[in-house]
Amino acid sequence: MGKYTKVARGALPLDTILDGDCIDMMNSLPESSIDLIFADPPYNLQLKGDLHRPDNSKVDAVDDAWDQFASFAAYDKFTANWLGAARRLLKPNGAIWVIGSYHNIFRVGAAMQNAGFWMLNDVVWRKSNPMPNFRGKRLTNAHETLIWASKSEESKYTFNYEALKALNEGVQMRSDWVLPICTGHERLKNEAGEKAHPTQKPESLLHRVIVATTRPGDVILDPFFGTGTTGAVAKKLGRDFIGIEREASYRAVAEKRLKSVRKFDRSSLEVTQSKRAEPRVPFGQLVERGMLNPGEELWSLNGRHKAKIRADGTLVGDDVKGSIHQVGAALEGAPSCNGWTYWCFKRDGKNVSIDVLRQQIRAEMN
Amino acid sequence: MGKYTKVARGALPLDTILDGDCIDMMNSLPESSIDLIFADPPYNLQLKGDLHRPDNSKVDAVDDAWDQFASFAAYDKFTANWLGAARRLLKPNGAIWVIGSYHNIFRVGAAMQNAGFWMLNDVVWRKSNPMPNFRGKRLTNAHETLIWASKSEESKYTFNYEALKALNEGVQMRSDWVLPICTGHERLKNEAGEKAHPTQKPESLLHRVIVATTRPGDVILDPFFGTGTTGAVAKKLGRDFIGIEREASYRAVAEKRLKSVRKFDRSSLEVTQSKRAEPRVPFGQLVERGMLNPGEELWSLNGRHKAKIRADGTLVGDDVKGSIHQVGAALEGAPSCNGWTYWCFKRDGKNVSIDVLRQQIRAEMN
DNA sequence: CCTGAGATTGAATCGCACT
DNA sequence: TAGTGCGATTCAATCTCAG
Repeated sequence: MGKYTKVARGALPLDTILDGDCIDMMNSLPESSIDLIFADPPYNLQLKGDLHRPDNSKVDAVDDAWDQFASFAAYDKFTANWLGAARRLLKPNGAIWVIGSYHNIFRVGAAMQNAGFWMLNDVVWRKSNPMPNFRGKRLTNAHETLIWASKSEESKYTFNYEALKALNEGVQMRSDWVLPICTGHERLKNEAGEKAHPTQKPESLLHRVIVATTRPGDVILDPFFGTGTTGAVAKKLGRDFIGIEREASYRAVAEKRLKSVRKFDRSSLEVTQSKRAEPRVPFGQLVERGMLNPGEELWSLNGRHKAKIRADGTLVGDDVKGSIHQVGAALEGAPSCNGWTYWCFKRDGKNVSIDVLRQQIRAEMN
Repeated sequence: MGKYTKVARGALPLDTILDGDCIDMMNSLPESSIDLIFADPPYNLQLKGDLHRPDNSKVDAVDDAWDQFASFAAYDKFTANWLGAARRLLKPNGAIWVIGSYHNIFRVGAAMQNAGFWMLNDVVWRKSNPMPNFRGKRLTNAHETLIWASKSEESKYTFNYEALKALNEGVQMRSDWVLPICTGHERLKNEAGEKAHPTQKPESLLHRVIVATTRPGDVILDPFFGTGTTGAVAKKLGRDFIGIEREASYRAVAEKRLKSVRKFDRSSLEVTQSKRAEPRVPFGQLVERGMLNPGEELWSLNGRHKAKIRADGTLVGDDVKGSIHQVGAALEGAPSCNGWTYWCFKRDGKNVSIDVLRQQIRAEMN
């Protein structure tokens, strides 16, 4: 956890939408208080109007090159500012997701690295039903890019590896995600029947992000809340959210949406756990409990090596003594070895993995 | 075309590999003389210790000196320099492709915009056979990103829309390309039988780039030539190339390779023709997409068993957790079970097979 | 010659708790 | 806080070799 003062959850405006500029509002929240940030920043900023040269002369609209550079500079400044405010809010082990397209994601990604975020993956959202390129002058723009980064290189970020592997039918999740765009009933409309927000993200995308990189009860901040997809999925999945949105019309749609969202029942939010989360069992305990006896021999999985058990739970092999892991590694000439899956004992003439005994002990512990 | 003096092709060192630093060599070539640049610059990977596979074999890391930079600032300076030299060489209607990973592509993309290039698409190379994430700490890094940009916003760039549509079985080519990495016979070896270059790109990738954005007779420059994939495909497709490579060992391999290449060789075409297998749909996607909800119950076809859906797409039954297939098999006491045909959900009082939902998704994907 | 089992390999920013 | 030791972790494709 490190040496930071934990912020009481009561000090946070949980499960509400804050009204105001995202940088001001973020600066008003306590530092090191947020587990995850999801950000979908704008890139069609109309910044050209109020731009001035360093000598304070007005920008000449005819000067395209300068105009473009000034526009990039303004966008970069905006990006550095909100990323800085966001990073301050994150707990030491917190993380951030940012989504964008080729218009802005390269500038945003570079700014993230400059701000000290540590990139974990870039993820491609491959749209299964993108808008075609009508003029046939370019490739169909069929994807958007997300960047997943931790607060710093040292962060012990949350990643529910086994849950994502389960979501993907047993093979590890890749960095390219095929998901449909937001359409149909999910696409929110305003009173006039028009779409309420131009770039509403699908809940499926947020579902995967939140299942992958948060735990139930975590606090998720979305500084560009829009119509509240992040909040809706967070609530369904038993996480808390904080939204920031300065457009009243978007806030209104989001408030209404969030009222009708129900949390899934708690047991269904539990997710496939990794073995790392299970309690540690010392091998010596098997000997103490008489499941294996001093003097008994263990055989390697491949049958090529054997070692004898000693009373203190260490093994003795050819010229090697030590733990089940150390002896296994030494005999195989490997940098490391999981002794639990490497060693077998004989029962009724058959080889049985010692891991079976560990599982017995773990089962008793429940 | 604009008001630039055409350079005689005779002034260019066509179909040769120049020996030297890419920036120096580019500065020695005449301006506005190149139709297309393909660049695969160093990625600036920052690898710490060794990485071993679960079977304890060691991963052969990209630890070459040419990939090492002291800081982001040093990398940015290098990037701005070579991009500036490259842009000077392009004809007014010329274009550039740059490939990279999340380690460098955001910095490169921002530098391209700053240099005045005009982004046309970012393209995702989705690897059909990427290296897995061995420690289970992140998503499988299964793609790389290419940026396609013209020299300026005004450029009338080349895009062979119909040719790409034909390559893609009659539908518009998208911005995500599924292609295998370079292995097997295509992967060049040195005398010792080791791979000649740590990051050789597949010819199928260059084939698509060159067919899409050049015409026969165009001049293609590759400032990071390596073992010459760009040159080989250019030659096959009747384009001229100029390579720049400072490592003598790579040049030697490339020279030999290029000697054996014949124009109009169709072999690189074959890889790009992908068979359209029925796409695999993970059950978890039905949950992510809200077709089924966490906490909802599924019933077995025979009505004897039920199980509850969790947020990661696994099921929980009586004392069993796992995939739809695993839980089905366990409840039936069977060695295996096709969960797709075994499980039903309730809609309007009736039992509906979950396979109906899978078919909906598959229909959307076509 | 074919077949199947086993080995090899790929642009990778790939622990963590406890003392 | 730095050092130590447990023990978790892989997918697709190609190549080799035995039978």
